[in-house]
Amino acid sequence: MVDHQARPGRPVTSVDVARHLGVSQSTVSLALSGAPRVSEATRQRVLDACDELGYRPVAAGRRLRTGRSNTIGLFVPKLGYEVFDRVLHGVREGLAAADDSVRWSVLIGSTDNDLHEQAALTDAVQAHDFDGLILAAVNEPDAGPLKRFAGRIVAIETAPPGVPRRSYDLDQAARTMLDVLLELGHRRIGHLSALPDKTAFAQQRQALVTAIGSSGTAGVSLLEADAADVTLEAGIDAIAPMLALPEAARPTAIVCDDSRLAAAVYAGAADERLTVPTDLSVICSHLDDVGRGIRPALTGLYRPAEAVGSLAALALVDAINGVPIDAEVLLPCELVAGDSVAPAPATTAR
Amino acid sequence: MVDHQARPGRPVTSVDVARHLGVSQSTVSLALSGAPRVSEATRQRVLDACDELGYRPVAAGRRLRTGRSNTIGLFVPKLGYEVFDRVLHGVREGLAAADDSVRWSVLIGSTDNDLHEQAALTDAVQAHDFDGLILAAVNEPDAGPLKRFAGRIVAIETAPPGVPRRSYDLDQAARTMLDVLLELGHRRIGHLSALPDKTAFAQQRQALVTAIGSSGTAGVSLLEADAADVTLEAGIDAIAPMLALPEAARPTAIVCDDSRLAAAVYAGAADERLTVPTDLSVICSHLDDVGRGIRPALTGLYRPAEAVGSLAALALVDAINGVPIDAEVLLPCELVAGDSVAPAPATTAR
DNA sequence: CTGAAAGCGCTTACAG
DNA sequence: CTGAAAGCGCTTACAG
Repeated sequence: MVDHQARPGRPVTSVDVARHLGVSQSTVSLALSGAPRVSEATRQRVLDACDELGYRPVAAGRRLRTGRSNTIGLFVPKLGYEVFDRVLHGVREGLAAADDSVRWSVLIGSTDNDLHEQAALTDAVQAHDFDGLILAAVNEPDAGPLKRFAGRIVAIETAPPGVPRRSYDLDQAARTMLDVLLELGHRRIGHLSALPDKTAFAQQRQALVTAIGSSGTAGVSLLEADAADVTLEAGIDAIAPMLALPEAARPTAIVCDDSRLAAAVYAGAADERLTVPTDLSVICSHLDDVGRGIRPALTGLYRPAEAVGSLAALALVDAINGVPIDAEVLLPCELVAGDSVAPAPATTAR
Repeated sequence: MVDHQARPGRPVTSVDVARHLGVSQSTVSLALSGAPRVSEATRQRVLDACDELGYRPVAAGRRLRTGRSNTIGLFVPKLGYEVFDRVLHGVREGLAAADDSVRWSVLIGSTDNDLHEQAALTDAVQAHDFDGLILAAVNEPDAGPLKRFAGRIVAIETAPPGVPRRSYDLDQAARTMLDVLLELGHRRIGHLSALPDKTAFAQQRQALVTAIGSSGTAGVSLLEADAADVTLEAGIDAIAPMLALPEAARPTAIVCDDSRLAAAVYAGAADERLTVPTDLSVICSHLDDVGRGIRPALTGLYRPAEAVGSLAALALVDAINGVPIDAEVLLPCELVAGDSVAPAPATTAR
């Protein structure tokens, strides 16, 4: 008797529910919002009728009226990285903890890390009325499509000018890795990064250079290699020439900016019959599930992704509510000791 | 002079643009939609004014009027898996290829693979008026919140009853893996899976049992182990007891339902001083970046995720447009030969 | 070629 | 405690 499968053309609306019960449409709306003015009996009848008719509020109606969607957008350059899942968990926690009485939901947009990055972001932002945006490692978004979000954006990792930021302390990460290597006697250090035009990677490169400059240790040389993509395959291609260098020129340790790149160094080392860590130390600035899967256990830094996500969410809710927020908060990364670093071969040889 | 930072309370609307130009609001709207009735000169003035004032259409307005958001939701149980990134790419391709003249955008929802799965899905679906939904490996969604999407859902991997499905042929995958192992003389086979209550994994378990039953080879024994989560750590915990069995009872080969679990078997084998593949063969039903990173190179099946995503998107667009679609299409997985399988030790020993 | 107007489904003052 | 009405910003017939 009741049509559960409302045809797409005409959804069940609050007017349908009202008519079904012989009450006014406003009563239905107020009952659902839990307003105190409607009697408990009426509220119950309304809830039952909604159930029976399969009523679901059309979000666009509320959005248009209130100007709020109670949804925030989390934009990432690519799905498939553990770190973004951890960020999302943090964001959810932050949203739940926000003293704000709204039940937020999060929708994710992937900018796809390619030429269409801008288009993907723009489309998704256009198509949906987010109350605010969190950009995680999204490369330098052009202000255009984001203009309407001025004051309602928080960025993680890279931030466009003027956008508040909650991120990892990459300088501390670089110093930590360098200290480990210098302590073990490494002086010829390789650096395998990727996507040189991406700000997120450019930052790490800069951090390592800075760390070397301010280390106070002389005679440290840095060899750079950039993978065309953040994949095992591209990493192997990029690191192979460096590992094929004669022993006297070859780095004794490689700093990797992604776990996939560390796996690539392991594979490349095996190809050259080099043993990790005795012939070659490997350290990674960004440990994740890929890095945890390889053996010997990878030494590296673990990002406080949940905490950063949570801080970003709390800041965003404040920003949305007009509460002033700090421009930048950086959280330190934790060193996880594995078995992928050892004293530099030259040092032990003498 | 122009206020680019529209305060959140009051966005720039088409009325503002119209007023600015001294034209009607409908002219602005029609100019933007590219209707032929507005003159080229007027259209240009409108576009310039929109730029100048920073006008961005409020999506809720259009949605309310047209009933369409031109957005589809892709729901996944968890971020951080390469396969979902590949599915997303396929979905985008399919959407672009749909003969449909609408510029679709995709927003992703993560159901978070936990107790709140349902809540997360519901929230996101409620908060946004998607025109349709693709559910990728989302566990048995209760029909409740999804009712309004009847006829506008396509599922990947697991599908609730009555929901059309585009997926991987897991039976073919199980048969292929089993054939490889039987051919090499393996008869005691272990199976490392995870999350036994998740349909996506239950399917793979069933497929393997079926494949053994119909293989025509007698004397095949199957030992099951289930990890509490799809992580290296949980995998090691789950497989350790099996690998600690006396040699006569220990499986000579392990089938893994995820690359993280295969990495766990590698780690567990190393703990027991077992060499892969001479002492223990490992094969994986789902190769991804984690699996590609470990050595010896993992033998396993590669899912046609892009193709499945694309089929799902095309089917969904048809469904949205009222075109009838097939209930189920399954695509075969490709066997990728690595170095992780070898003849069963017992066979070579005699 | 352009304008005035209706209406999508909500929330929320405003009357009773 | 409840109803009638306005209005959020769009798109799209309907007039001119």
